[in-house]
Amino acid sequence: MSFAPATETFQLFLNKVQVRSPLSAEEQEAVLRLPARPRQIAAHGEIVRLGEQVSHSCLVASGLVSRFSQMEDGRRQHISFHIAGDMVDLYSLMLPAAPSALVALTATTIFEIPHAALSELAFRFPALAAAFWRECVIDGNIVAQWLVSAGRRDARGRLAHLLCEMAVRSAQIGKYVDGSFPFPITQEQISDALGLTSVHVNRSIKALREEGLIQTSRGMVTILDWEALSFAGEFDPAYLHLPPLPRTEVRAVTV
Amino acid sequence: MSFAPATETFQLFLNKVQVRSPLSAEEQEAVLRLPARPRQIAAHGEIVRLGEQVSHSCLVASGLVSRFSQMEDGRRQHISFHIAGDMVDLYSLMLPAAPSALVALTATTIFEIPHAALSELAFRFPALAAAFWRECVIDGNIVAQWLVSAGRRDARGRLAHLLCEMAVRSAQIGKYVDGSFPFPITQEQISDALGLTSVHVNRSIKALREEGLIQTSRGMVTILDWEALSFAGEFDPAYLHLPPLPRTEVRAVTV
DNA sequence: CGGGCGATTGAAAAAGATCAAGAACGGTGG
DNA sequence: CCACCGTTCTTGATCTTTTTCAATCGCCCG
Repeated sequence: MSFAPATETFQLFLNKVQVRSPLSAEEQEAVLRLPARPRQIAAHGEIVRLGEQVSHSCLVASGLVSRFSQMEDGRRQHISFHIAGDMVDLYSLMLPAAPSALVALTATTIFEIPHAALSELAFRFPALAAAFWRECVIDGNIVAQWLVSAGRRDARGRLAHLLCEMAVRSAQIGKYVDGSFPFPITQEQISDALGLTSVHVNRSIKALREEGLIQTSRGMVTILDWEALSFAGEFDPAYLHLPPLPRTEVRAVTV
Repeated sequence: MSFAPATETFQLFLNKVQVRSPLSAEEQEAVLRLPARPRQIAAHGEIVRLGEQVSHSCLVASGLVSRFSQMEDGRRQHISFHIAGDMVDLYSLMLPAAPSALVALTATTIFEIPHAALSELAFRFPALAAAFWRECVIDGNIVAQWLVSAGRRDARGRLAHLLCEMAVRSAQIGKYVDGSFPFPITQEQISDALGLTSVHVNRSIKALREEGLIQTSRGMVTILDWEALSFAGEFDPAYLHLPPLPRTEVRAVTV
């Protein structure tokens, strides 16, 4: 098996960062030249253990990564999901003792970027320091929205909101096509993200499906009615600081 | 009415920051000299409206401030609580369009610190930039813990966890004495923080009281059994990055 | 003293959890 | 290509937690 070249992944990361923090050509260059060690993790494999002292941040090349907390009885709460181009634990630069664990939800490839290299960049280019800091703040915003979901939305609303979020983020890396995006995740994992049980998630998915809002098959989610779905989740994409979802004007021109 | 001098409040902020990020004498000095405009807000008064473009961060001098989100039907979800010495929206330095609103839960005094001054400090002293960035990350950690509560703890556990958190944070500013700390908040506001209804919060408080874990009166909470309370909330203070709670060895030496 | 907000309590309803079983799916080895 | 295995999905029935609705109480403040 071959690895996607790190450059492609860095470019995804850079694209996203630049939506929020414009960078000079030199700064972009510097990011692209960051050292990166590839690593593959099987589905359900732990990437970082709770409390572990890390000396690198993880950039997702492919797959799906989650940051999570675990209760004493083993129940989990996922705190955020990360797709290709996401620097999962950029915050670890400021807090090397992992405050939460990282797990691969599906088979995943990441690049490990040494903290030393990131710090050096942040020191050399104040604009990069600000950009990284800003990324951390936005990641925090996303967690805050998950809190709003868990605290104040019912099961259907939580699910709708999550799907909208992942759709917009997938779109940003070009993975949202004709209303469909990859979301290869078990219902059990979704339940641990939404603070529900897998049974109830199953029923909520069924509800959205029967209402004609979404469709699912083999790790792909298709949003059939964006208006209705974002309404159901009271989804306002502003907190993501990303470009809006491309309109899927015409579905299926080819018969 | 007179304002507490800003210096005292800055000192509280500095104390907390330095637990996590050691600063040189010069850096400390620079923080203490930051410009600060006092402002008083009545209970329930809005400090920052959603989406408002802000050009300063808010340092709490006294009272209780919350960051929150609001649903379309008016229901609220508090995202974090802030006490004296907390820079509530330090993140706004990186994201000036407020992603969530700020409200005073009780009568509150804050100091407004211009972003320009904060940025200038961050630029002049890389250690301060790192310290501020780290504060943002830790604030994010606290939100993540609230998410864990909302997602995976029952009402009693959520309440216990919140009280433990506020106790440790109060202790850090010297407001936790003999197991008691100020927490002048309505049950309605607590319910909006925990993702519950005020009725259910009332019943959960009653439960903790009847179990002999806590005691409440006139805006003060007394923790009668720290062991049991932190067990009930599965509270692990590590995420706060603060000194541990001082042991209240002897209660009531004076009869 | 009166008013209003916040606390408290009871009863009934709803959302979600739990328990249990069977079906579908995806990959593996023969 | 097929049979098999473990995982994930799906569904029903029942139980628990939390919400909702409504009424009363108490207390602080003007």
